[in-house]
Amino acid sequence: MDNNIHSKTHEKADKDTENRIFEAARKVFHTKGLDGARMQEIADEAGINKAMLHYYFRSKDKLFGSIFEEDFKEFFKRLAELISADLPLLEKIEFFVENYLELILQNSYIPAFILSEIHHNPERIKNIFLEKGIKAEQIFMDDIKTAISLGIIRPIDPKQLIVNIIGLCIFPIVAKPILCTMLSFDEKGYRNFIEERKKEVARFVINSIKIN
Amino acid sequence: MDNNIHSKTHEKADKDTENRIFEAARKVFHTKGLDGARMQEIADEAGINKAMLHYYFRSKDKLFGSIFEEDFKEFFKRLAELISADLPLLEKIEFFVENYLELILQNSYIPAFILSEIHHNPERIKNIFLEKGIKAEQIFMDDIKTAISLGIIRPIDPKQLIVNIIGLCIFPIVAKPILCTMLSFDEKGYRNFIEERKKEVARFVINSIKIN
DNA sequence: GTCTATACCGGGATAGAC
DNA sequence: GTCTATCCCGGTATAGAC
Repeated sequence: MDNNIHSKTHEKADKDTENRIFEAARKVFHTKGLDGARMQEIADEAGINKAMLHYYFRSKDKLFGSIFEEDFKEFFKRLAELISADLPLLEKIEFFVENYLELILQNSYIPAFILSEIHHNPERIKNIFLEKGIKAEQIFMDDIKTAISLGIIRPIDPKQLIVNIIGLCIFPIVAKPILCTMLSFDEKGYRNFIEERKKEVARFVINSIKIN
Repeated sequence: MDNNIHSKTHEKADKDTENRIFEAARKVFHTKGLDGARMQEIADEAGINKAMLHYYFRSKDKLFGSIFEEDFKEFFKRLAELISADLPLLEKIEFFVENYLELILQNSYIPAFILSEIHHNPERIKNIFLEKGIKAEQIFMDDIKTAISLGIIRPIDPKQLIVNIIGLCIFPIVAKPILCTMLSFDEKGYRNFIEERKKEVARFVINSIKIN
């Protein structure tokens, strides 16, 4: 029982340390990227030393991989939830845009992080997809096809429409520094701009595809 | 005169070597990023040795900076050219989308490169902007305002519209690996998808803003 | 201007005591 | 599980011969 207690205590400590490392690593990787991040910085951030990093995760790449995978899955899980809402297409688009924009605004480093690292190592993504098929977009595609055949929206390639909607949401978030410089936004102006986009993007899309 | 000839010869060799380094570095930085790139790899790619890199450019960061600045300026120069075309707004949008999409498709690493590095060092961008004001978007904004007041298009915040158009073009390029995985594109399917977008995006935008 | 050799440093990873 | 000390590799940068 002594053993039991100890092991429980240790388990708790383990989990705790592991989580601390995980969150510290996430923070550092998000801002510095895989190559830019330093194991020392992660250790400092977590309040432990470098050796522990290798004790819990075998290598820098493994640690990064775990975080990337979790972020990626979480991101698409949320996306899937929004996309699966039980609403008629046009309302669903409004619902999706508003919530998706807020989601990525609150977690703006994640899309930037994914886009940035994808480019350096495209394989990582394929593996995650292969391992756990993510087919939320199929639902959306079906909705679109139905709406077209019902004459609610004009004919349009569902893939193009989906890419349009997602691009309209993600681009202004990942390109924030450029937008702020080019359009002379301060932090408040930018926030305001995105706030207005929640309505504007839906209006823009629906205006383009709605019949009559 | 001997001197002259020699110096000319040297100048030419200099320029040549400098350019070789520049192009090699560009290639490596584009694929690996600032932190991921190795000076050795750049030297190999250029067919010279590491010491020469430091002879021509003092440090890795300086070398990177030169390339980033040139890419960035070139990219916005082209954008400015397209945006300044002397056409009525709706035709200009068609013209812009078709050519901009082709431009970034041909140089797809550049937007990805810029977005990725911006995130790690936002200051670099501000400095480039400060040094050389790039105000092409102002022309576009004026066009839009005029079209609205003439009743050609519905009222819309010009900034939102510009961000919409650019986002619709850039997103599918920088997110290529994700799109290919999610939408099951091979290289040819992807190329085809973008080709169709050249017409689709313009149609999508114009449909949304045109009056009657 | 170009090369070789080398100094120097920092980072990832491991060994071993506690 | 946690720490300290250390190995080792590879990268940036420089010195110096040609």
